[in-house]
Amino acid sequence: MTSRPPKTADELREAFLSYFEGNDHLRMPSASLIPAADPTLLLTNSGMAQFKPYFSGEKEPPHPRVTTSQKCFRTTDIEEVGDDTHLTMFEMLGNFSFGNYFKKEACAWALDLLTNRFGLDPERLYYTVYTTDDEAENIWKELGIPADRIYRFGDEDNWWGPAGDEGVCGPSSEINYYQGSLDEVPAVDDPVRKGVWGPNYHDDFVELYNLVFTQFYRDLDGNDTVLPAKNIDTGMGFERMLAVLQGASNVYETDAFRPIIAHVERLSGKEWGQNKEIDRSIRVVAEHARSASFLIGDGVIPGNSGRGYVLRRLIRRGMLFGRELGMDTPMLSDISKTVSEHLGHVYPELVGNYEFIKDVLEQEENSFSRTLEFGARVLSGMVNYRNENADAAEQFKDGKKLNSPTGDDGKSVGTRLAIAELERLVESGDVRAINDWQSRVSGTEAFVLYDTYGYPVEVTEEVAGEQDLIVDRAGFETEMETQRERSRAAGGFGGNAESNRVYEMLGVEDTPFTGYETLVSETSVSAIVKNGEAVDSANKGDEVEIILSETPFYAARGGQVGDTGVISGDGVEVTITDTLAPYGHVNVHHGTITSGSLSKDDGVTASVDGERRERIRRNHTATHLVHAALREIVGSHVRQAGSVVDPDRLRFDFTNMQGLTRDQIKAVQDRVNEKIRLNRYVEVHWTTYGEAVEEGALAFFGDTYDNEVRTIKIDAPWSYELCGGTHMEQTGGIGMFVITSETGIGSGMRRMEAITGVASEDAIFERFGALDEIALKFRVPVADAGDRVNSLANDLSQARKQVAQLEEQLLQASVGGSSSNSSANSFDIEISDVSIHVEVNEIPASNFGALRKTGDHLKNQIGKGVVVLGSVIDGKPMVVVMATDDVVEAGIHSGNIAKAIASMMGGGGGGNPTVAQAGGKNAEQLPEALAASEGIIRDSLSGKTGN
RNA sequence: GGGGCUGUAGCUCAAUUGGUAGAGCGCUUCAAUGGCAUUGAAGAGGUAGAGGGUUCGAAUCCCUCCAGCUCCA
Repeated sequence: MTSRPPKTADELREAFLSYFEGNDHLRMPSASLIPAADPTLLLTNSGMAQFKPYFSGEKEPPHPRVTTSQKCFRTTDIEEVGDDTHLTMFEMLGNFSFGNYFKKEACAWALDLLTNRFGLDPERLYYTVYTTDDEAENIWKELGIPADRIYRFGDEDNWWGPAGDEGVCGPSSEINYYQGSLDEVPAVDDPVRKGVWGPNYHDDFVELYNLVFTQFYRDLDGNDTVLPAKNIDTGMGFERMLAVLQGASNVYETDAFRPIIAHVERLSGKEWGQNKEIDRSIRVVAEHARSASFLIGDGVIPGNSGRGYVLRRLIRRGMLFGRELGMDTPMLSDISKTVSEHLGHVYPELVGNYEFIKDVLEQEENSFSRTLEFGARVLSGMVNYRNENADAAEQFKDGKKLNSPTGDDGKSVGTRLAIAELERLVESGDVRAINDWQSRVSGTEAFVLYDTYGYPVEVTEEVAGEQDLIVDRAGFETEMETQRERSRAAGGFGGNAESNRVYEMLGVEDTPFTGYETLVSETSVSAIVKNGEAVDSANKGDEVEIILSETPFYAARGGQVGDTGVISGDGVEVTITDTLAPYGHVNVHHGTITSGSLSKDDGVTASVDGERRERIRRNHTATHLVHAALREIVGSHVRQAGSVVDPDRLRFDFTNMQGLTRDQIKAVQDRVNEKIRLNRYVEVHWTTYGEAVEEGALAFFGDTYDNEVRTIKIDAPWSYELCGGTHMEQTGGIGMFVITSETGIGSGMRRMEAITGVASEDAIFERFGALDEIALKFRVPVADAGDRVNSLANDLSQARKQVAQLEEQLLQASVGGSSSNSSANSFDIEISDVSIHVEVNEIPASNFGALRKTGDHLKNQIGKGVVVLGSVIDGKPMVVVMATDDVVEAGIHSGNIAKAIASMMGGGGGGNPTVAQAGGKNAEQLPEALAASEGIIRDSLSGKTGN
């Protein structure tokens, strides 16, 4: 064992962990950045996050003393990244005690580690304790720390927890490192030590090691009671410590970052350390590439909510700073290689999922490039309109309508936005703003660019600046703030507390579940809830929620739907339609009393619908096989993102960038069926969460797990998952497994649906039947049915075309010039030496297209004049009016004629001067309306020529 | 969870704002010419994301749902 102080990142990590290992701590691996079993937490943000259940006593820890190096993520600091201290992703070294050692040991080891092992100068260490924590201060003094090195702080700095309204909490003591010159340390009695110089006051101090003494439990009323088992929770910022050990001024100068920085330098051609602005950009690119790689390595995919959104912001911010360095091609994906090589030996997921990390980054970078491109076009639309229409404001004021383009291309969108903005300004009458319009992109415009099209305001400023336009940044921020308030008002996480209040008030305990072993239980009624209120009894016809003292009914959880069945007793029967667990592990049976009445404490028999349960079991076990097969065939980055298991089918959502190929789908189906044929035992075990995960069991993030977890193994380690659901005893019972669909449900998310057992047997029988029926109908072998259907469809569409053509020909012939076989009315109207020929006719067209085409034909035939054709189509009168160009010049307006004709049929009509149409409600009125058209046309003309 | 934008041919996008859907590229066939390819002609391809409503008539107006993009929590 080396006693030389650690210098490199690897040495530091190892030195810390082995130091505590030497003091009987169990070294545990870092938990995923996606917090398992903690839906309140977006991302793992501290070393103790994975140990919360141990601190609260909910779970039994594998060892009372534990030490870890934990990857952590803090979303609040994203915008700060690039300065000397803030990182989004960092490693946290920690030692933990679960009701074992306490303050004394924690402080002693901390001091020993920092001074003796890490070789820090004791003269540079300063200590803080909670304002009332005499115990901690005395411990430090006993360890030889002079009183003037110990500072006291309040809740803000030296008190931790509880995480929510209640929970474990306690004071902390922090060890700070003084980075200034030892010659400049003020005298012990110097007043600057009160509030100016010292830890938390002055920039020369950096917090290295935080020791939290969780010794209280705070209840909802704010009272602290001393915990029977006091805990220690510590955290040492890895990168920060490293900087101190290496005498670096900031984390980017340490070997935790240097290789990544070098990669950025290589890609951008910019040199580190030459220019402050450039350094900042290099830092951001390096930091974000690193943290994004970690997030993706743990299965996060860019999205527009939750952790996916955090990742997206990270990637986009990284790209923006990359642009500052002159890089406009995907670079984060490239840098991820260095991250993987550099940190893969500590965090193997960076190596195992490297291809996936790279793909995800590349895709997101390309996607953001497209967003930027479109945004740039919108902005150029805004700017160009200003440049090309200097007089737009004057024109609009004069009542001229500004010509806004339609179309969804970026430039048209931008032009429209610019015009809308100008109109708003003119209407508001703000003279100064109108004058500024030409040289200023408004806050609203910048906000729309950002909010709707994802174009960052910084880029807007930069691009607009090149054209000598400024951006109203204050206006932009105002818009952002109102948007934030709106979102906040709509409420964030969680929030089903109210509806669960009734169960909480009942004070019922978790319902023991007998459903793994049996489908029928003799039990008793512990509570009845009707219309959201607890009642003592309920009668026939009542819809009730029933809680039993124990139950074989599985409550919906982890994707598996709740059981249905019957609860019966002395003269009473309740049909149960669903079982839910809205509060802890209290199984609530939802149902209707079909006979008799039910009272609290009644003895009852609870019987699950066994056939349905059997179907659910098949699908659930098959779901595990699908998961394992997907990971085997598609890749280990495949992660369950949700699932539904009901009697009819199973649905499995998983992370994957591309759709599966037909071959892959076939391979998954084959693999699952193979495991079914092999008739493997489904092994069920109870163990602790930590142990199971350590052994490689897959946990579904977002679900909560208890101290004791149930594991399901099939051909382990091929399939090994944590799962509380009901399963087959052997895979053979699943029967035939058939994948029915595989579709995308969002970027990076796929959904597979499949059926098993009876459902697939039924489906196959149905498919065969349907095919047989088709084949029989066409008198061909089943194999030829597809071709036969194709050719029939072709024939049919051709025949339809022919029919349409024939109809047109017939109609055209019927209106043919001299033929007098129809109700044609052909005449000339002469008004002031103009003669206009008019053809009015009713024809038997079957659809509107035929009527129009016939009109076109007749119009061409007469060469000059007006055509009015009517027809009853689907029981309604329809009329087309068409005029040749020359008569339009003479004053004919088809639209007006159509309107007038329509008014005689109780309908409406309209169109342009050359072509118009009219429709009505009563077919009988058509001849009348057509007959009136002569007068209508005459009137319309005399009106024109009259003036 | 809340807001904004979008959904038209295989792709990129139009349509005098309510009058019955078109262009370019791509595709098929034919012809000419020839390194990769080019030119000409003809043709196929649309339940307008889905479903309701208003109207004589809806791609267009209203409502619901779905999907994509985007911002916020």
